[in-house]
Amino acid sequence: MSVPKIETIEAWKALLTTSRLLIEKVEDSLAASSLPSLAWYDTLLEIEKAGKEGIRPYKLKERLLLPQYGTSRLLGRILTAGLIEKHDCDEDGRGFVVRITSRGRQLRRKMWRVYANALCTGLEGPLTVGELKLLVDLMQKTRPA
Amino acid sequence: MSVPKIETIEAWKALLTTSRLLIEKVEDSLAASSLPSLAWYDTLLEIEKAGKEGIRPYKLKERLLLPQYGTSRLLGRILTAGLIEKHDCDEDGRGFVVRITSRGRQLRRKMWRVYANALCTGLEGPLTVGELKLLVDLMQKTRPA
DNA sequence: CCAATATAAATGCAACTGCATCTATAGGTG
DNA sequence: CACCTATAGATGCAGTTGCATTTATATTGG
Repeated sequence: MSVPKIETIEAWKALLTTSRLLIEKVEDSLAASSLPSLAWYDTLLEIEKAGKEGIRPYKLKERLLLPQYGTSRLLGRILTAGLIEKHDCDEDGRGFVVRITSRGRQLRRKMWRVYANALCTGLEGPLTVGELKLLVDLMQKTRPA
Repeated sequence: MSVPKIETIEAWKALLTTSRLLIEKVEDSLAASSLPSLAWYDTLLEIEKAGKEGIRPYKLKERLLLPQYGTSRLLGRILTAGLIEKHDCDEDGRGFVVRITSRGRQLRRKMWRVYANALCTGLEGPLTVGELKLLVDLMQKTRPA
């Protein structure tokens, strides 16, 4: 069918490799501090941002780009760890709402210190502000439906 | 410790999200044609590039950025599928060499058609050649050790 | 040559993921 | 209301991954 240009292939390889290496770097930093993974961080952050109201799992899965069952089980683990709480939902008897606990907030903050540090050395170090903006622009142009 | 600039955080989010979505898109295309995953493709390609000599698993794991046990098991599965062959290594009794079979070559080519197509719509479509080059440049600057 | 250490690869076990399905409630439509 | 379909969430099972360890061979230093 289609034959990609050499530039396309190079861009794809570069994107794949660098994003994987960066993610690994961040995950390694977290693990080195005996902290949970990026997935937990993202989840805690979204839930924290939802505030007192909490957030429904089906909303969460859209924001986190996770499959439904993945979200269900991830929330289960985070719940077991005491970082969030589940509350029955008044408007919808099928579902519920999750809220962050103070332990959750605390852990998220702790993770952020490590995470932020990794981002500084991994992204902010090698790139200028202009390049960072350029990257955002390219990524947004590329984002599929 | 360090406080990332807003641009850093945005760039990180954009990079994470877009790369995930693109990978998903490619994986979905492959799955929709009942073909194996990207990991298999990359592995087959590396092994095919190694040619008649074949390649040692420990080399492969470096190129594929996979952990040792992951490589070991992935090769096991690909072997079972008859896409590669294992040959004892003369110079090193601990290890062996893998070579692609003709079925392997055939499957890789088939996968490439689908893969290439996804790259064309996913990357080449939204970006110009100049932007693709820019992306390579940014990714290379960013690549961690 | 031997002992100590390093490297290649495999594997047992527990945790995690994907797929398909299941349960329960919600929201229509006649 | 009775029925049909759609959506929220959970879960059984098989396959995969991660971690730690094991096995086997290679390499180095005495």
